[in-house]
Amino acid sequence: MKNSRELLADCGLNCTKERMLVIEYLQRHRTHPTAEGIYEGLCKMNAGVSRATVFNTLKSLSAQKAILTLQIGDGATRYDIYTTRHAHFRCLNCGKIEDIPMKKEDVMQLPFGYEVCQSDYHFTGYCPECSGKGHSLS
Amino acid sequence: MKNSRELLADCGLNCTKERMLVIEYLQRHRTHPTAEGIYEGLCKMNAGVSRATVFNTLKSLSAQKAILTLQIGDGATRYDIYTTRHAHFRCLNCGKIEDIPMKKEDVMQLPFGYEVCQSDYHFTGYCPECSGKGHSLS
DNA sequence: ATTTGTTTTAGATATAATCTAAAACCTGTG
DNA sequence: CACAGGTTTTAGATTATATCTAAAACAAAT
Repeated sequence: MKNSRELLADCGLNCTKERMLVIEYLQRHRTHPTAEGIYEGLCKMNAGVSRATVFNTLKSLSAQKAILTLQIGDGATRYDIYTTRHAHFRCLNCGKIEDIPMKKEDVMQLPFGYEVCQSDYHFTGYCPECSGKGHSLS
Repeated sequence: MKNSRELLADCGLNCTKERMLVIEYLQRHRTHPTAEGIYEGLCKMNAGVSRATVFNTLKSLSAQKAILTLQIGDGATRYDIYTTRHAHFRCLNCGKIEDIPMKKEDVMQLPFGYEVCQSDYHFTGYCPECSGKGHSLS
């Protein structure tokens, strides 16, 4: 895994301690956290990073495609530093958002003429741990 | 196409003039509008429907799976009353969100154990009208 | 060390969505 | 049709999410 310094260099972004902290937080927490979640996590570490900086950093990294922004679920935007091809699954019972491996042939072919920059595959339902426990009956 | 009264009956929702207006707006505007967009559209018609009612109605219809909620793009949630299987494409140049037909075999198979309730396929890029005009170079 | 452009910051602002409780409405029943 | 009782609507307040601002701090090249 690329370290935060290399990642920032690859993105053409100046290396600041705040950006490094955000990247390292994402590398340690592969739970698809929200900006607020990252901010709170950093606060607990007494990192002294402001909310605006967390948003700014996520925006810069996202613009460079170094992280994915996920609009899954109802709440805030979530972020994922794992950028290779994969789908996402959100469990309606436990709320967890999981990575789902994708094969090359799972990628849908669009009609001629569309120039695709980004593909998002989102599934919602019950994960193997929560499925079959009657959650879907209610 | 089912009329608004039938649709509400199928959802087990009382038939009110406000709900009918929201449904009919969605049937006439297949542009994946936001709640705010629907509210403004209804205001222009002097429909006298409040913002809260637009949100309430969309939430009820969504809970009954009578409409799709789309978390595509950066802004607000968008709504689609066309609920049969299809993907969505958002153009980075013109902003339009288009329906993309999907074949049964385009639906990705998840690993064993996952109980899928909803699948969302979102693509972002340049639509045939905007592609090849240098927008992706900038 | 100096310079210059970039980044960070706290708080204000903007945007999206939900909550509140009173009034209005829908629908089934008589 | 009139009534009763639960449901829905409403305007405005509130919450949640994200961005803006301009001054201060910082990074990186010299």
